Amino acid sequence: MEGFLGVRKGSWTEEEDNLLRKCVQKFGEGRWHQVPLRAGLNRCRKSCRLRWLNYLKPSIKRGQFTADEVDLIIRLHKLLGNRWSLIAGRLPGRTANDVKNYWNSHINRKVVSCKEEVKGKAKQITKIHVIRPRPLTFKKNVSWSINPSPKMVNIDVHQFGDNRPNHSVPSPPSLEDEILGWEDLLNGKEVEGNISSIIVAEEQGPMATIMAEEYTPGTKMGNHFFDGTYASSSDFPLDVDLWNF
DNA sequence: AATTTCTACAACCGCATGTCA
DNA sequence: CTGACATGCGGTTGTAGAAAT
Repeated sequence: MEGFLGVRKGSWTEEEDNLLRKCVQKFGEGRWHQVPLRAGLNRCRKSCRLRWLNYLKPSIKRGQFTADEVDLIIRLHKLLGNRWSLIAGRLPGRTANDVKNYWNSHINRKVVSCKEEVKGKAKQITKIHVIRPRPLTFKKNVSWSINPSPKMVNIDVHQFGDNRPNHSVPSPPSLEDEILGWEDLLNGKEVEGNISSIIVAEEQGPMATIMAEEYTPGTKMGNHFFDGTYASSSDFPLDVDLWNF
């Protein structure tokens, strides 16, 4: 299996793995453009990097995800959306690819089936109006976007009539706003409108809770809107107690 | 036993971002 | 400031093995 210019593609052989392992052990991680040459591999740098990061790296934990890990993934996904590398960063030994694959093949499927269940049940009980916050992304030239703290945008909850936060003019969050937002989050506070859906969903297990809240990257906390966007992993507040999220 | 369908996961691809000359 | 290059990320595809028919 050889691609353009004779670069090998497809599954890695034991021999290739050994060459790559030895190369990284000798020269260290990084400088991936030099790895194929140094290791004597007929692979592209991307392929080498991916193989190391997702498979060969000694710190990688293999095997089934534990219940705790799954729970954490669900919570982090609720908070961050499809930011797999950030999520994986909170799960020692797990790679972004692992988490993404697990999400797509396990959790996402359950979510979809649960969603249908909840839909059916909701019809019998009462119509639930779920407010769906939307993720916000701001242009790089918005001055306060360089602030390394989580981005919060004040939202007038009364303007949620059309289910869309009015955020046409993003304003920089004050420190107090940010603190309040996180406190709300940690205290499990939800704005009215979401509460009913959560109560109904709670009766159907944690997965249903997730379902009722809808999987959107944006999460509203109190009267704050958290857009789930961080510039890098270092922007993610590590001291957040996700277990209370 | 043979074939088809499903599942899990490895790998690829394209794009965004960062770095440096 | 800008362009070239390296790196990293997320979405998607490919494929081997398991399960179902």
